[in-house]
Amino acid sequence: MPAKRAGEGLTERLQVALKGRGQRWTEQRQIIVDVLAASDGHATGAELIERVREQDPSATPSTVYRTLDLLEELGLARHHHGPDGRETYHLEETVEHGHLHCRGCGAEQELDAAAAAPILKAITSATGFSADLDHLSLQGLCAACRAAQVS
Amino acid sequence: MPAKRAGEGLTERLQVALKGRGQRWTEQRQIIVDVLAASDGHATGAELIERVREQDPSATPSTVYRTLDLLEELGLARHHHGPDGRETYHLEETVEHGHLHCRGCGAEQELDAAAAAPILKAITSATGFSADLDHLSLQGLCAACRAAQVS
DNA sequence: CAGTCTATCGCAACAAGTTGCAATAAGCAT
DNA sequence: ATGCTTATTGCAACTTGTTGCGATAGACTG
Repeated sequence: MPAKRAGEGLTERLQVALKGRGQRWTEQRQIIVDVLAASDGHATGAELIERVREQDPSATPSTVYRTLDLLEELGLARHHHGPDGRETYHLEETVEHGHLHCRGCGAEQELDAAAAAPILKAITSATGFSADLDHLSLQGLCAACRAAQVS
Repeated sequence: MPAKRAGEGLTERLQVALKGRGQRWTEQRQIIVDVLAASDGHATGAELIERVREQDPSATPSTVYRTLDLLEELGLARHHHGPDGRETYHLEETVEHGHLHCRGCGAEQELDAAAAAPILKAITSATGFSADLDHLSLQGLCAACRAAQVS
């Protein structure tokens, strides 16, 4: 099956946004956006590079990372850091969510906006800080591991 | 002035803990613990390596990182990832705290246990997840930047 | 359509961490 | 003290990500 194309509206939005900034729409950028759209959810930088290379072997890491930075500047993509500090990217289209990494079993849970709302509210009222859900990456023990660890 | 020595109790605790695991206490480990103790608060891996090298130029990155991992296993040190994904280490002795990075002004606030308590509670009740305060690193907008951004 | 301006690309070097392996040396037993 | 076992070290290679720079090529001008 051929590579999935990013939603038409998305590509158009990009083209317009870039032109407005005197920037250019290129084949490579199309590929990178497509790959990102196809790997909805999460993908590390290395994974993205690999997949982009499948479609265009001439692509280099610098190009991919620079494009990802650009997409973030335009507010179209986001990245956050996993518990090991490595980068994970996803399209902004994807529902905003946080991440919970269990240090016991290694599982990763997603945290949707509804579940996060009270947490963000607690953060704001405790600190005056308005946290970005999308960059929220917690580490701790999930309910199951916590139960298993009861002494 | 000579390098600060880590608290005596700390060194002793380490020696005992290591012996119990069939592991060894070495000069380099002493230096690394000292450096970590001297840079209370936070230090990146690269900074630590540099400072350790001042006292022992033969030290290599692998040794430093491996020792840091060991200290974490023993529960004596912790690391977390800054907003750029780079590592930051500190001794566990330091009061447990989280971090808030403001994406507006770049400021970094600390989040002490008291301020964090309601947040952690909110996380637990929303998700069943018991988060590690020490690994909590939020990004968002601080109160000042939020006020400045009101449209 | 040709020329110009400059954003983007590819390359190569660098920075931060990580890992496998051979050599060293710590700690124990004799 | 001497030797033995094996944890630790240093080295070198590798991974992930970043940056500077010359070359390419996209988009606009006339």
